[in-house]
Amino acid sequence: MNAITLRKRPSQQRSAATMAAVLEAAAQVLEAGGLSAFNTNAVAARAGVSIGSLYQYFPGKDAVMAALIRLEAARFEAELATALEATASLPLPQAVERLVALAVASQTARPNLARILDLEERRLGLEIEVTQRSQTTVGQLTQFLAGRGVRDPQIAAGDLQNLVRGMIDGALHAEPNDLTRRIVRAAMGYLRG
Amino acid sequence: MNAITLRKRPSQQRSAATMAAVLEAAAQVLEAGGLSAFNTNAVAARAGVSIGSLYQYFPGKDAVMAALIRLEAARFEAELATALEATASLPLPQAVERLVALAVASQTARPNLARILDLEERRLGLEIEVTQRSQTTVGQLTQFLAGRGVRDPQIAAGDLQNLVRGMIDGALHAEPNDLTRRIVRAAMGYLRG
Amino acid sequence: MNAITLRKRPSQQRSAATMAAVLEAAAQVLEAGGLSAFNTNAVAARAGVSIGSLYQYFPGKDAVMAALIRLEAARFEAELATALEATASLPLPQAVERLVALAVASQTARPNLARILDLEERRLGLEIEVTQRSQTTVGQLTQFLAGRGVRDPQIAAGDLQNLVRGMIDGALHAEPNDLTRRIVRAAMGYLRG
Amino acid sequence: MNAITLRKRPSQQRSAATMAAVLEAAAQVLEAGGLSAFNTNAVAARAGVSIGSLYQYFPGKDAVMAALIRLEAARFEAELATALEATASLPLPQAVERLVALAVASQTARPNLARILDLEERRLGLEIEVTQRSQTTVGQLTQFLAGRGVRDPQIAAGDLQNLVRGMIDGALHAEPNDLTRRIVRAAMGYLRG
DNA sequence: CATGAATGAGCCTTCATTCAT
DNA sequence: AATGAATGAAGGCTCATTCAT
Repeated sequence: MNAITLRKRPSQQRSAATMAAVLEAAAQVLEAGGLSAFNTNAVAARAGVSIGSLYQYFPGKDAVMAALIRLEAARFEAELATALEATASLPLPQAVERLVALAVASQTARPNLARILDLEERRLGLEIEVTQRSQTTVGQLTQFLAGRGVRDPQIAAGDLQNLVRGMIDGALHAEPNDLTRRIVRAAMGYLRG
Repeated sequence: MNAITLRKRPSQQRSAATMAAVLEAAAQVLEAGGLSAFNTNAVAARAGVSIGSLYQYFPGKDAVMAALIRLEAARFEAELATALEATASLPLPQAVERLVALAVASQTARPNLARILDLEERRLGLEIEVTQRSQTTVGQLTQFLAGRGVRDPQIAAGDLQNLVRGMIDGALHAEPNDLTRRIVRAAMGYLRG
Repeated sequence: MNAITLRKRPSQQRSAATMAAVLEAAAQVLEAGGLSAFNTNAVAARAGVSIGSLYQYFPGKDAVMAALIRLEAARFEAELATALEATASLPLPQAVERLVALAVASQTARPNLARILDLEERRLGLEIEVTQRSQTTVGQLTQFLAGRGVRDPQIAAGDLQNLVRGMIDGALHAEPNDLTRRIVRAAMGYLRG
Repeated sequence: MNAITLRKRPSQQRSAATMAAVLEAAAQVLEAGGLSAFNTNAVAARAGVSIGSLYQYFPGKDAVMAALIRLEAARFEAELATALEATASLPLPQAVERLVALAVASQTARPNLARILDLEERRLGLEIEVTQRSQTTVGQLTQFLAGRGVRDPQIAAGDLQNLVRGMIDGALHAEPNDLTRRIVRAAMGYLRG
């Protein structure tokens, strides 16, 4: 079986702890060694878990990858939801700045990881799944933009996400100074059309 | 040796043809099957060349990757140079539109390839090499922007490149309609900042 | 990694059995087919073990070679220790004869193996390690000779070992008759100098 | 064809020069890098000859090896013949010393080469050929010993050759001081029985 | 359930040899 | 003859996955 879904719901506490350890180990391996270092033995070892246990919870390598992608997406969406609430009464430029700062902080923490997960998300065909779930980065942004009167809010949400991601990703190794402000400039320019 | 440079400069005609065939095959393999399908046997087979011949010219798998990255970069830079000349007398918005259209066309041709080469460029540590060469995408853009009176033209060039790349990359699978115009909006917004 | 040391100490019984099988197979392959037949696939196959298992214990081909060299050295040193005890009360000529007979028997069992291991010991840079360990062929001989009042016992021990090895090695295919006595003659001549 | 004999007699001068260059290159490669560095491409390159030319003169890799073995044997036999003449009127101990010194000098020049050629001589089954030719190291020694009244001169010649070779080979990296004298001691001891 | 030894397909790379030029 | 590009069998090694304990 080469499925991507989990083998079992983690019903017990120990199970959940093991799964979490595996996923954190996977993130560390990817951040430190890139895709080529990502193998089930290394992940299990770093998680302090036997390779057999890893396969108890994940049907295969790709399932670990997929679970990590979903976990990171969920984390970011939670942060985004919080930020959006705190943003409700701000004028658009300040609101955008806040959201951009959140994105910068998120990608800065583990830049390699973010890049790799993007690529793998596409390879595994998870984009649509992730994109279309109701509670989604794009979904949240779409509502935010619609509430501010932006036209074509869904397209705008996607474009802004891509614009932001691209600028962060590229600038992280080159000119991280003032990055948020540069991104806000582009984003506001886009929105004002 | 795990070097990344070529093993020999192709002196005879046959040599050059073999090398070109290998690189084109590498591009096709990456576009069609992704990173995981990229192996020296597959590349040699698709190139219609024996595995031994591949290793006559490339000291290893990564060297093929690096050569492909350099080739694609050179191609794009050549196209960019042409476009920049044709752009000399246009007002900024039209000039930007033209350049963006070029970038969109370039990435649209082989979207997976472009994404993978980006990632691999980082893994192989070629970004710096590519970025600092005088004949470089960023270098050309920097001069263009400086000529138009843009402040911090080097930073702006990098930001625009990343912005454009990110938006194209993300939109290609989702909303390719009108993409160039959307990107121009963001770019001009950034420039007017 | 191209290390020469073991990857893991065999903890379970199965592990130890696998390692032993690999080393015995390596000896057989070398004796039967020479250096050119010595490859990891052949060794694993003859050991009745998968190639993956071989690499669980040995980080590479050379590590198998090194382990075999150490094993054979340890075996011979154990035999030598026993013989030296049994020799304590004998006059020198008889003692020497006994030791020479031991060496002849040892090399006769697998003459090709002994020759190849000698060469490989040098290639892998193990001579020094082997020579300077306290429990060592040369070390034991040195003590034996010193106890018999021989001058420069360390040099003498080395010379005798080489003399004996050379004569056995060369004579095995030509004139094995009476070999021990011929060697004793040379050795006693050297000692009486 | 996997023959070991030469493909053609070097009739012209250039041919002979090419063959000599290949054999000298082979010796250098073996001395510097050992058996594992000995491959036809490396030998041809070091000889400054194309790989095609190498195969013009030698039917295969083993044939190069065999030719080198024969060449080195012939060299040593020539030196030995000269030394034996100069030795005719000397008393035995001085004669032996002279011959031993010759052997030491010969093996000292390229110790790794000598060792490897020994091993390869056996693998290729050349010992008998080399040993039984009338003009041979052992043959010359046999006559020398017979002339001095030694019993079983053929066996003694072989034993002495092996004894000497073993002692030199082993001592070269350890205690080369005074080596000739130590060997003479063993050899004279053997001869006096 | 947990463990980790074992498996073997698959990929990277070398090098002896051939042959078109 | 000389050249060196091309070939492909062979061998080193990894790692996803299974399964006996």
